[in-house]
Amino acid sequence: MGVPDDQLHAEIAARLRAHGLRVTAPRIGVVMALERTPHADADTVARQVRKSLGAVSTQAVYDVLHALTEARLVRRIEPAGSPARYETRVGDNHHHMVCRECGVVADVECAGEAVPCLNPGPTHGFVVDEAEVTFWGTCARCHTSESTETSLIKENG
Amino acid sequence: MGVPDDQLHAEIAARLRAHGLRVTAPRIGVVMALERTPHADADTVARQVRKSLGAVSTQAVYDVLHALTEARLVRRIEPAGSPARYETRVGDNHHHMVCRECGVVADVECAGEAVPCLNPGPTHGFVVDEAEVTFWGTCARCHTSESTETSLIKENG
DNA sequence: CGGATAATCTGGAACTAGTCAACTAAGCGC
DNA sequence: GCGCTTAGTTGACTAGTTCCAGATTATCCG
Repeated sequence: MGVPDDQLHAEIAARLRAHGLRVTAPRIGVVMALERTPHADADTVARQVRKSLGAVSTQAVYDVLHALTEARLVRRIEPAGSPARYETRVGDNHHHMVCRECGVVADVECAGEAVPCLNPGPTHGFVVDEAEVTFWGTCARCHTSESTETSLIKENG
Repeated sequence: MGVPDDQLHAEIAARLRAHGLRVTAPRIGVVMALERTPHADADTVARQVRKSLGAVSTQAVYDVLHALTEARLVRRIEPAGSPARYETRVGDNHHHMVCRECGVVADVECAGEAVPCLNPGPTHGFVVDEAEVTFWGTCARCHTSESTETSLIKENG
């Protein structure tokens, strides 16, 4: 929020290098877009990147997102019914709340202390390495406008 | 497993009627397919239905699945990276384990007692009505063949 | 600094899951 | 059985994403 662009730029470049990735304009752009707009989908990212860099191919965006995901620099989430979304918050096990009306995604700190959800009980031989929790419901905005009815056409990101 | 086809057939017909749905061959077929193959995707369902009924349009299958989901007769799950899957187990809050390798889905009883994960903490105004938990990992089969089958290079996690 | 090398990027085509719309066929209450 | 209403058929179409082949470009290493 308060970080100037070129400082962020340098910081991201360092992050890329730290993960063994080459530093390229699209990559910086993609990460910057995600820093600014968490939970953005590929298309939103592409548009944001183009706004700051000019022409960038869709494939480049997908490719970068894929590379970043592989490198664990971004995390890919895919709530049912919406295209894949990406976020730069990695390494902590936070979860997500998704609005059924408008699809907006919000982070939730794993309320419980010791990852209570990570123990699936009898695993039928599965080796579990991650527990993903998605809370479904209605966001404040939609919940309100639902009572008031009509209007709303989603603007939140 | 032990239930003969026409008994299942009748039982499903009753279930459909109980939910105010007309009884049609494709609908019976779809539910039967899901009883036999839980967590099947639309395509798998379509193929199974066609095997027993002959020609059934893809659209019909989607339509039926949609109707059944609406009527809460089946539940739709959508693990990231795979097409939508359906199951007839509804009404209990079990969760799923998904294999990263082969995509197979297994049911998990909600191990915890009082749905520990259902409390997202500060909800930012969200009204949560469902918590969906997905455990990601490697199924027994893939886990075994991974160690045995050598080759598989990737190791970094 | 100046290649050599391999990773990236481009543009377009293709593929999969799923939707829409207009029409026909079938279920079921009378 | 009759006919209203809901289902199913067909076929074109969209969104999201991936694949392919060739042009670019960042890094490595001397």
